[in-house]
Amino acid sequence: MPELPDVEGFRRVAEGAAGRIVRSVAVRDAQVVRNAEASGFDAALRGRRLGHPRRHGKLLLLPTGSGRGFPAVLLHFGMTGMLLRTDAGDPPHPHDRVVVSLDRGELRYRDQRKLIGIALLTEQGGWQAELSRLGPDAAAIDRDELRDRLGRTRRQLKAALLDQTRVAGLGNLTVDEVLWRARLHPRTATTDLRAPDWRRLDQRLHGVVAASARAGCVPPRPSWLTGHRDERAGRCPRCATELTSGVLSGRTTVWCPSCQRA
DNA sequence: GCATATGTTAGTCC
DNA sequence: AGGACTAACATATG
Repeated sequence: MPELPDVEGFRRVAEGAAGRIVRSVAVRDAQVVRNAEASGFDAALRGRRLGHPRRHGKLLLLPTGSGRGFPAVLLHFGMTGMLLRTDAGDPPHPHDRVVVSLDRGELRYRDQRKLIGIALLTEQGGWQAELSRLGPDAAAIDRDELRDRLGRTRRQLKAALLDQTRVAGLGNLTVDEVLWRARLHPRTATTDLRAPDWRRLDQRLHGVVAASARAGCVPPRPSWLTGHRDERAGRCPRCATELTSGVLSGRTTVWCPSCQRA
């Protein structure tokens, strides 16, 4: 599930918990903890007040306190993670890996596959180190920067857009949606794009990201490519041509062979 | 058993 | 060196 739009939805969930006091942290499955002793979360966070969450790409930071914001919890949701606010005592779910009990309700990190996980950050440097590995956030990047970060080396457009060190936050669904709307074939070489291509790419990227972030997911609407990618012989919502799918960059990729010429 | 899954990364072969 | 592809991670579903 989690690409930038989904994580933006989780950020709003966490924003709803800003100002609450952490009563306890239960790490139900230590496998999701990336960098600390599982018991370190409770020790570091108990009694602290949650601050305003920050998102960059697919990363979400939950700071504490009103000052520097640390210690903080860094969350990555892999393919199946989510963050939800529940009432205290709501029935546990088997995939609840970490439960943060608050003075009102709970915050739960739920993740079926446990592909990435969470980390405890005790100082600003930890967050800076994470950010240094990522490109600018896809929601905030401008056209010149997009072109600069993607167009310097020859790569398949799909692979370049998925590369989090180039631009952070775009996932498999978002990229296919953006390329379909910009009428660009996913295998197009980044060095072959011309000015109007970059302009369309930038416009469509921001359109898709903004609408998806508002929805908290890449919405599977009938008018979007994403609404048809799982159909057996889905058709392009623009021209009704049967959609093509293939594997590119190791990911299932769907495009319209008529609208998106190689 | 096989294929698939909205992510990331290490290894291999150009 | 850099790009493309594969396998692997852990788990569930069809």
